[in-house]
Amino acid sequence: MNSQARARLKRIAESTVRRLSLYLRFLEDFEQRGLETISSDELARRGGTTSAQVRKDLSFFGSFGKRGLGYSVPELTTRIREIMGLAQTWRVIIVGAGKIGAALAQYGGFFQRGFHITAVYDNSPNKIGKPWDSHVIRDVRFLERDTAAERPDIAVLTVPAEAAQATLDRIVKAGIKAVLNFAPVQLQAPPDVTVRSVNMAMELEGLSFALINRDQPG
Amino acid sequence: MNSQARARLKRIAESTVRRLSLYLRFLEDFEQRGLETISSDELARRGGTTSAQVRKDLSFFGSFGKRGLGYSVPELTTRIREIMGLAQTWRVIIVGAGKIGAALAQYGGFFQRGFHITAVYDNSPNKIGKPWDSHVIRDVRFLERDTAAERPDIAVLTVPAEAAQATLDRIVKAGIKAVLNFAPVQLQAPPDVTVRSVNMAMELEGLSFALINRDQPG
DNA sequence: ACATGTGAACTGCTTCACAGCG
DNA sequence: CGCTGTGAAGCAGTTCACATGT
Repeated sequence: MNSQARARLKRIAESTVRRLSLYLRFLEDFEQRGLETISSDELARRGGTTSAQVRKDLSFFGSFGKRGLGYSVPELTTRIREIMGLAQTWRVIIVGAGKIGAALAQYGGFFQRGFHITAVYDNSPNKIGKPWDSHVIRDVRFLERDTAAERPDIAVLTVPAEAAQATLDRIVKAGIKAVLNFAPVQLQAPPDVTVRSVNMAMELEGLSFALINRDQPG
Repeated sequence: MNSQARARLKRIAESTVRRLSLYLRFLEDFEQRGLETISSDELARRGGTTSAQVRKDLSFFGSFGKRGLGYSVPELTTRIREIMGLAQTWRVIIVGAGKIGAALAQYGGFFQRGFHITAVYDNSPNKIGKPWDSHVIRDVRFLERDTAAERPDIAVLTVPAEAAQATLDRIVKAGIKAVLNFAPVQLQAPPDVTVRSVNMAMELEGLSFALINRDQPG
């Protein structure tokens, strides 16, 4: 049974997908260091999980290992890339050419693995037409027109909070099915559009909660 | 039973904590609009969850509502702030004065709610001594000395991936118990230190997975 | 002998449904 | 009567443990 067929059998948990990302990162590290095989136990140790978890995660997509031996590093790398959709290149647009967008573009080889920025938009006359990381910032008015022609796959939303929902609505209407949101608001989107949010304020609040709920000495 | 005592009874799920953050954001919005009371149903609708989930989340910390009526907006806001540890101010240091750190500081009133930046560090001679958002960038050599004196509560780690683990080790050794990591690596920390990671590459990969696993037409 | 692959058991989060109370 | 608060039921994700294959 091939991995794509298997994947469609049952909904894959988000936690599984996150761990696959993690394993992939380790595998690339191992690959670079010339390692030939790797065990579920080793992957687990690095990822802070258990070997059973690693094997279960992979089992949703097929059987990639050799009993008594482990997994071939290059093979498993390739398989996970395929599973995650990283064997192809995705066209990404950035909407909102502020500081976050800028940080993004230079973030640790961020857009290496199959993500290619095809356009950057803003609505500020001060920014439109200016160069931006080998692109020229476009007027966001042209979002719909450009999208029809260039068919980007993913939109990264880095506009101010107040504008986020309205901008998302336009992105959705234009037919883009995946959005990475950096605005600190909860967005509403139809079920066929996947929205992932990175909300730094929420992460900090999680730390705050952890700090006051640690077991005080005494 | 007061909320802090109750909270310590049982470990609170991370998902619950995330939703509390979300509810708080909605409550602040309602408060600003002058609303007096709010039902679990309304909070659920805005947060994309169910009213039972909202009530269960709150029930871990006490009973804050009035039957037949709902929750007092100002009261519930205050209670959640207390629960989350946002009634106090946390001292935050930023380690790594690159683009991400800069984006962070201006990110939608990011450091309003109880988070106060007390120092910014870098190791680059080009940056040390330069002004940075009402601070002067300090030499990271002084991290330990400063921490002993100024006792920051949270460290935001925005150094390059290669330096992240070593820098975290220093932060941990200096006695800081909460870290928000932006480097795209899996970090190892002792169990009494809470590390939350924001990994944008991983989020993008999640979108990639969602895109190739959508039910194709035909 | 050793590490995978996987049903079965378990744990814990979510949803249900209704008693309790304003 | 309406909405909360909460045991109980349901479900999903994790862990266990062992049969399986090399």
